This record gives sequence, structure tokens and C-alpha cells, in this order.
Amino acid sequence: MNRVAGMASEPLSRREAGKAERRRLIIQAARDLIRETGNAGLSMRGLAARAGVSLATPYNLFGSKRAIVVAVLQDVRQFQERFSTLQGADPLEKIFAALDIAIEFYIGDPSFYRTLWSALFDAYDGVRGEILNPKRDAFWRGLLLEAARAGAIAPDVDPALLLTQLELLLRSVMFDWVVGEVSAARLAPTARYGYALILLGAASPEWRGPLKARVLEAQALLRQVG
Amino acid sequence: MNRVAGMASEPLSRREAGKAERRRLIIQAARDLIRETGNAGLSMRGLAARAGVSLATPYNLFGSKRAIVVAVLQDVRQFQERFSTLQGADPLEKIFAALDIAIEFYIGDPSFYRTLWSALFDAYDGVRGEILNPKRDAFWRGLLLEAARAGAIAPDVDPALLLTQLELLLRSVMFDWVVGEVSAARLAPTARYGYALILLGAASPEWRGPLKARVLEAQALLRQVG
DNA sequence: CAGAAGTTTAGAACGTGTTCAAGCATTTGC
DNA sequence: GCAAATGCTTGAACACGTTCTAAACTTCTG
Repeated sequence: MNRVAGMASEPLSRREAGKAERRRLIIQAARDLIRETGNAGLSMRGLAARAGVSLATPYNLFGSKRAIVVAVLQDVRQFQERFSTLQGADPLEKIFAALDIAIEFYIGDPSFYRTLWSALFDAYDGVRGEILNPKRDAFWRGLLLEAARAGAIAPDVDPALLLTQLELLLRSVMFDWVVGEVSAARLAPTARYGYALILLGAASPEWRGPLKARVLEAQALLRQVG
Repeated sequence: MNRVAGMASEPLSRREAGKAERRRLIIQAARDLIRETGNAGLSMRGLAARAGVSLATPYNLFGSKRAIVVAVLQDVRQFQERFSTLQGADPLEKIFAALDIAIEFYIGDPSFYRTLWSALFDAYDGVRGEILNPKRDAFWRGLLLEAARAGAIAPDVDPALLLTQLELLLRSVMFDWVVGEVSAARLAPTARYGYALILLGAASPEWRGPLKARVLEAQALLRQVG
């Protein structure tokens, strides 16, 4: 087991210091390579050369290319500092401000973070559009329009945008299931919880009752499955 | 440009017939390999051998491994048929029933779909947990608890579960941005729209006003950015 | 200081997705 | 019917991430 650098509380033996230094070199080289050449230049051979180490060393110190990318991602973040500037009175205001900060953080250096995330998930080409095929989309749109016509959705809410949100949520839940982050037992309740919450947010007053019931039902299920 | 097989309305020349047959063979081989060996066995060389074709043929006919996986995914789906059984009176009922069907569809054959999706996104090891680091998580939890204490969130809504939903949504939006599916201009409004909807669904009555305003504001922005 | 323990190194190798020049079959124009 | 044109298939090859071996090097132990 590797002793992790941690907070540098203990004096760090000579050997560990050397490793830490090499780790630093590799992370720095990865960052530079991404900056200069994008994802294409970030090959393990190039990375090793740039860091002035052998090809095997990054594997000894990190284990895999993905681990290195994650290390870059963690090393680079100064979220905490920016979050600490949040001093709004209204708690909701703070939530949305925090959301903006998180997004701005990535948007502020798009090519860098795009590359970084693309190295994490390999997915690139228009996977989304192909998975959620048009027929299925039309079907869902129909369902939402029907709900809107029935007066279940507040008239000033755009059903198309609402549908987008539902699909965003479902995709994340499915992804977690695929990756093993959420169990099969929790999958359906989690999705239903999200759907119910979003729909409740969009509901007209007279439909709030049944939707709230669904929210609580899914929530109870989630707590039970725990 | 390749002439797509389509609905077989035209008689399909000899060449096209051969291609269609090879396509069928490859998809079938992919499905079989996933069933028998899981993701590990699904190499392009193995796939080509199993389909009785040369290695380059799948690339000529589909373009990439991912495209083949997508083809398997699309080929296999009988969503339409199952969706067509939806005959509930209540439109909301239908939405949740459709959601259940969609999920059951995947859960019904977990190893198959897990493999399929894993081949789409390469991500596997605990990426999620490493990206969203604990400090950040604690920060967000604090924000939500604060909102709950202030009475903004209905007392019967679990802030932890609520937070999960917000993060699910944000992750999907970020992913779309990374992949280029959503522009930088739409990123923030889309996220805010989702957050506002979810929070509105969870809000106590007296906080609904400002949240509804945020929903409409984000919605207007989204329409404007188009 | 000498031996033991642990790491890096160079190099080759494996299996992967993907591409390319060259050959072959089908299709097209006459 | 036949020859030219088209475009698909093929086997070889490339670059990649990753692993392995043996040797050289550095650090720790006594």
C-alpha cells in the first residue's frame, strides 16, 4: 500500500519525498500537455518523456492514465476558496450562486476541462442523440403535451424544456446504475423521486396534491431500501 | 454516402443486400459475444471472427466499435411495443408508468445492458466519487440544510435525497457540455432551470413564489439563447 | 561501510481500436 | 457481353494503454 502524501504532517522519508516529487512532475507534465496539445498529445509515452521519467513510472505511482487525469482534476480545483465568498442572506440565493460558481469554474477554462473530462469518459460522438432515438423522444413529448393539455402542467411552463430536464435526470440515474453506483433496487425509486420533484415544480396548483404524494412515496421507498 | 437499408421498400441491389446481411451478422455476433463473455470478449477482432468477416469490415459498415454497440442497442429495443400498452386515464399516471417501463427494460437484463453501456462510456472505476470530492459534497449539504432550516424546503422532504437529485441533474448537464451537446451559453440556464424546478417541487408554500420566478427566468433565457 | 530492500529504468511485448495500400467483386456504360 | 469504373474486403501496420523482465540505481538497516 502506498503511503499517501496527505497533509505533510509527518516529515516524509527521503524515498517518499522522491516519489512525491515525481508525482508532482507527472501531474505538471500532464497539465502542460493538455494545455498545449489537447487530448491528442496526452499519451503515456509523451507524458513520461515530458516529465523526464520512464514509461513505467507513471504506472508505478498512479496506476493508470485515468488516475493521473483524476489527480490533475483534483489538484487544480480551488472550489473551496471561491465558494467561501458566498455571503448572501437568502439561502436559496446562495444555492444558485454556488451553482453558478461551479459552472463558471469549468466554463472559465473550457478547452482544458473538456479535454480533462473527455479523458475520463471516452464518450465523444453524438452518443446521446443515438441512444434516445427520435421515436422514443416523440413518445415522451406526446406524454408531456397530454399532461399539459389536461392542465397538469402550469401554462407558463414549456413542456419541451421540461422534458429535457426529465431526460437529463434519467440519464444520470441510468449512468449511476450502469457504473454500479446505484443498486437496481434504488434505481426506479430514485428516478421516480426526481421525476416527481421536477413535475411537482412544474405542476399547476390543482395537480400538486397527487405529485406531492408521489414525491413522498418515492422518498419513503428510498429510505427503506437505503 | 451509404444508402441506408431503410424499410426495404426498394428491391435492394445485390451489393446492398450483401452489406445488409453482413451488418446483421455483425450485430448478431456482437450480441452473442456480450451475452457469452461480457465486455471482455467484445473485441473487434473477436467480433469480426465470430461474424465471419475481416477486421476492417465492421469499420466499413459501422465506422467504429461504439457505433456497433449503438446499433445493438437500437436493434434490441422493443420500447415501442411496451409503451403502446399504456392506457391509463391520468396523464401523470402514464408518465410514471412509462418511466417504469423504460427502467424495467434495462433492469430486466442487467448484465447485458451494463456491458453495452460500459462499452459506450469507458468510465468504470469509481470516477464519480473522486470527482465530486467530499469537501464539496459537505459544502452543498450545508447549503441545503440551511435552506431547510430557513423553512424554504418543505419539512417532509429529505434534504439529502434532494441534494442527490440536484447533483444528478448537474452531472448530466455538465456531461452534455463536455460532449458538446449543449453550448456554453445554454449550460448555466439549463442547470438553473433544473435546480429551480426541483427546488420548487420541494419548496414550502411560502417560498414557491421566488422559485417559480427563477423557473420562468431560466426558461426565458433558454428560449432566448435558443 | 556492506548488505538488504525498494524503485526506476530501458526494452520488449501483449492486446486493443483504428487506418491504409493493394486486390477483388460487383456494378455500370457501351 | 465485355471492359472500365466503383467500392468493398483484406491483411498488414500504427499508436495506444498496459504489463513484464532484468538490470541499474537509491535508500534504509545493522
